[in-house]
Amino acid sequence: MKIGELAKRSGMAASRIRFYESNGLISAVKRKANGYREYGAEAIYILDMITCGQQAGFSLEELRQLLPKGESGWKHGELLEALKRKVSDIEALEGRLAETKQHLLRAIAQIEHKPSDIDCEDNARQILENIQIKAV
Amino acid sequence: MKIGELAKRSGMAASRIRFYESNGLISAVKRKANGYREYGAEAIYILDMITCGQQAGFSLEELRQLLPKGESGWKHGELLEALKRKVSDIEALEGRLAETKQHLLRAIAQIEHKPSDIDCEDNARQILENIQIKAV
DNA sequence: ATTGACCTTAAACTTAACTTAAAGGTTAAG
DNA sequence: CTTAACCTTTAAGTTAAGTTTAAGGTCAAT
Repeated sequence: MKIGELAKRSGMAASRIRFYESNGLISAVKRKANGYREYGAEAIYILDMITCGQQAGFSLEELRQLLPKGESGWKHGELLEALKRKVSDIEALEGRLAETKQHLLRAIAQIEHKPSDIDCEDNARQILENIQIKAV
Repeated sequence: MKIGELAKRSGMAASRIRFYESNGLISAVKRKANGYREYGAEAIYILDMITCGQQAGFSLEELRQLLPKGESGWKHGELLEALKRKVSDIEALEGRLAETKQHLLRAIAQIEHKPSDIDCEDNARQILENIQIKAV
């Protein structure tokens, strides 16, 4: 499979795949006689791992540490720890998100319960203060 | 209050406050005879609004549309709609996050239940496939 | 009157994660 | 045989959200 097909199948731009290779996220692949990159079907899994990892909040730098590079296989211990750390991160984020949502809902309620007959300017600061989402 | 004090009180770098002013997020403020910016106490609320909005997932571009600029007060309707949209965004994010977490937990379980006696290379793809977090 | 802590502006730099451009080689079709 | 659709590389551009730098004005104290 040439890079164009891998791009189509993975939903990634070819430039992005080359970018990942040049940045060490994926190992350099075999070339045909003409210099074209030739990928096997498993390449799609690696690329999917990257997008999945990104969705889970891993940066490319983090993924570079975790993805199996060339001959060296997975590092179980490290991978496991990273996954567990990421679960903690997600839990923290869930908490923050829930709080933020409550503040937004309270702000909405406040705006909806004071119809247009109030003086906007005078009450701006009050809404302002209530809309605030305290740093977590 | 000069910009340095506002910076300290708001926890923002002075450069950041100037940046917000030059980018139209906050309206230009009065100057003293020497050209120094002079802020009133309410400035802190506006800055807090910005950090709060950012925490809630608003980009500066979005905040620029929503924050009261100069004489014009708040636009209730628009603000309300934006807040509601943001709540929807948060709910969608919550769902995605929960899913991601499940996938991570499953991946962790799988790794923990196959101890080191298995052949990493042979099973890499299997783990790989199971770790995948489907795009939402 | 000079040091140090402030303030001013404009412009350049930073980081992440890519994309786009420039310049050129390869291949399949008509 | 030429044209279009691929592929290659290196380098430069993009976006967001600031920060840093350079060059200079101001102010309070010594």
